[in-house]
Amino acid sequence: MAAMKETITQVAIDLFFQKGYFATSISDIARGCGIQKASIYYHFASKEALLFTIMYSTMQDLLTCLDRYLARSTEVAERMRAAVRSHVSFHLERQKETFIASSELRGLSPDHLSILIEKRDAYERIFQELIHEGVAQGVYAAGEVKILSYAILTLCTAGAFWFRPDGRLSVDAVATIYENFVLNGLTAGQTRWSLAPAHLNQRPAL
Amino acid sequence: MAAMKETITQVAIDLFFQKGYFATSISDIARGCGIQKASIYYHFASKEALLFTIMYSTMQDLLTCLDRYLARSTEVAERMRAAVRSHVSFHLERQKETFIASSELRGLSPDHLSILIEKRDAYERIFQELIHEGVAQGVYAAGEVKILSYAILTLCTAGAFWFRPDGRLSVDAVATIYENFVLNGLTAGQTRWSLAPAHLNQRPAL
DNA sequence: GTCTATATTTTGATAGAC
DNA sequence: GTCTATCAAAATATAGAC
Repeated sequence: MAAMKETITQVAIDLFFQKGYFATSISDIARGCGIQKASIYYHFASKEALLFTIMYSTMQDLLTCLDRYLARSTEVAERMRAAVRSHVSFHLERQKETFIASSELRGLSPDHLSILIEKRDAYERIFQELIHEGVAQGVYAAGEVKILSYAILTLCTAGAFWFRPDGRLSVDAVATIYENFVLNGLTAGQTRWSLAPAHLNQRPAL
Repeated sequence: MAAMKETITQVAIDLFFQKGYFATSISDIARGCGIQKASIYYHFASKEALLFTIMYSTMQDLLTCLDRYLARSTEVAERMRAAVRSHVSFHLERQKETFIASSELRGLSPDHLSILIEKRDAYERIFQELIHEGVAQGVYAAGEVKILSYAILTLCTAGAFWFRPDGRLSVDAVATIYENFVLNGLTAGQTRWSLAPAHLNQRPAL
């Protein structure tokens, strides 16, 4: 890819993350690149096209990342763990892009939006199938598969909202905490202990 | 409060939720109210003041709601359960406002922003103290208190992003699922079972 | 590929009549 | 309290020189 096109993309990612898509102007981006705003239009047809490019390639990479993690195992609990780790670590490592991808959908044109939604749904379906499989095998308690998948995904996605790359905790440390939080939440199921069937009530006495 | 001021607020909430703060113009809001845009400025000093009013009163109500829920119990596990339920149900019941409050902070002036941040931190601290207390009493496994509090709060906050009031599940149903997901995640702690101390490893055989 | 210059719209906000 | 009229600034995007 041409050097300037890449520069524009990176500057846009920084600004969209910092100020938001609508609050960022083409002038802002041009200033960040050290060029005139008209020059942006040589590389991108519109501001919206620039946003779409960023969001689409992020989504693409997210799917590729998940596929790689999942290829490592065939056992459902391990696959779920791998899926969660893939999701969390990708969101923390590429915080700016994933933040944009999950918060600026309203900036897209209808056509571009539906392309993204389609990809996002395919991604979510992988998690939902993992939960379903786990429930079928008795690894997880039965429950609202979609709600749980949203819970898992939004929980981890939200990591991109507060995570500080220069903070006390590494990506790996946070990923591990989340991984276990999610896996425990899933395994224990969603019944309140005191109301659950007896065989689910054997909690370790702490 | 004067009727029109309330109308403007409600229309603004609808539009900010639907299109976002920056993508919504004063003209849009005026059109929704059936008045001229200049009339908005009789009720609010600026567009930003309107945003702040919405966010501040939402935050205020959120704190009041939590206080009421917490007043019901003194036992730490019950208090945490109540806190999660308060947080989730408030976010689902007042979806639009909480969505705005958690996604449009960048629209505020520095002064207004710091007021909101202060309130948000106070709110988060209540959860962190509950976790801390639970850990001290041995109810929860020791862990990263702040990370866990963020996990709990952002998980539930994210509910406001996908929840459909006219959907299959009621606020109560979702609140219960989340409540148990979070409580289990906390109780089980954040150590991987296979690596955890033996007394934490007695999982119910499913 | 990047520039200068500009067209066109729209924005948030104000002034002053009623 | 709401209106009409208007300001000044900023937005996205285009045309055409170099």
